[in-house]
Amino acid sequence: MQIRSINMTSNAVKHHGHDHPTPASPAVVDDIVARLSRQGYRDTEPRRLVISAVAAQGRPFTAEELCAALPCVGRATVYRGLRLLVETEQVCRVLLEDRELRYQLSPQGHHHHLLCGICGLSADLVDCNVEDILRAAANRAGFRMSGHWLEVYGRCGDCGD
Amino acid sequence: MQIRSINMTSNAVKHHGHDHPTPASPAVVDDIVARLSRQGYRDTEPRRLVISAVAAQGRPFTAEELCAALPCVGRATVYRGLRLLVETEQVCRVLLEDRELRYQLSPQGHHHHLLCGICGLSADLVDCNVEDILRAAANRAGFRMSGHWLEVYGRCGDCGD
DNA sequence: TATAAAATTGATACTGCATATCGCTTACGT
DNA sequence: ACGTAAGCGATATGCAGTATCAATTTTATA
Repeated sequence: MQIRSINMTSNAVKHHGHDHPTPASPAVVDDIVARLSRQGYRDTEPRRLVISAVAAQGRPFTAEELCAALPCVGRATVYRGLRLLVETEQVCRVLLEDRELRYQLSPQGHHHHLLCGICGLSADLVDCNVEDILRAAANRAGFRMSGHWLEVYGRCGDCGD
Repeated sequence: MQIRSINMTSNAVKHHGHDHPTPASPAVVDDIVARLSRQGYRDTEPRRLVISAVAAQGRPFTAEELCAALPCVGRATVYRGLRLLVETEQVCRVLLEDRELRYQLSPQGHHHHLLCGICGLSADLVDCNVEDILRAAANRAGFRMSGHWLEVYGRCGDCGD
């Protein structure tokens, strides 16, 4: 999977942008499996298949798409594997404008998504500089902020304007 | 329903904060029904019941809670009524941290929610001053932003810290 | 006020996504 | 190699929301 990492002014951006699944590099899969191992999760064939399929996706995918891509792995196993990856923060959830839930490999740490409504491309906004503004706004309303959820919708460069 | 409107520095805040449903004022219901009429939707008894129940909620509620509060109205009708109110932007969706979908009477125009994870209280952030920041960040990533979804989670003043 | 067309209702069936169950299999520390 | 606990997967179940469709109600018009 090709990943472009572009740093501009104050936002690091990583694109998830291939139309079709690309073979996942074994290194990526091994890496994820290793992290799971360290947390006590076993290294199993079906789990590797799920991870590999996840890593092969070029853009945010649905759980059902993953099931379809893995006809040899049981539905329940796919869902469990996906849930595990989300829980261990190696995969993140992406909420589309129509509230469809999708997933994608997650960069380290807190980030948000720029989502193209035309082609489905996703770019990660790694630097979240709205946090302070939100915290201040929350304080003014008598709230203590503990977290936030943000998705940004629009059109990517390729899909024009 | 009692609504406190507090303006602080740069954010207008409106709290949705009663523990239990309060009788909806007929004026509010009439107002909503009138707006629907203007758009060609009929003034029916079940629809008024749904609107009344919505307006009586003190904090974000689920569709199922609304159904439970309206045993005399069919499930489908409750869901349809709620959908209609969302489509006409008189009710807005609220997404909790666990992704549970709730609803509440919507203030006019674009806004976000401050949500207390303890008591479920919701406050509306009517001024959204993150928009420009997000648009700029989107531009730097080659995107043209068309919209965004934001929820802020934390604890309200009453629930302490 | 009567009438008819169209919107609305509600009981029910259905869909889609996700999880629970549970007997069988596999991984892995000993 | 063995035993145990994790993991698997076929299937059942749960649940939220929508589709269906005959019956009812609203509203425009006569």
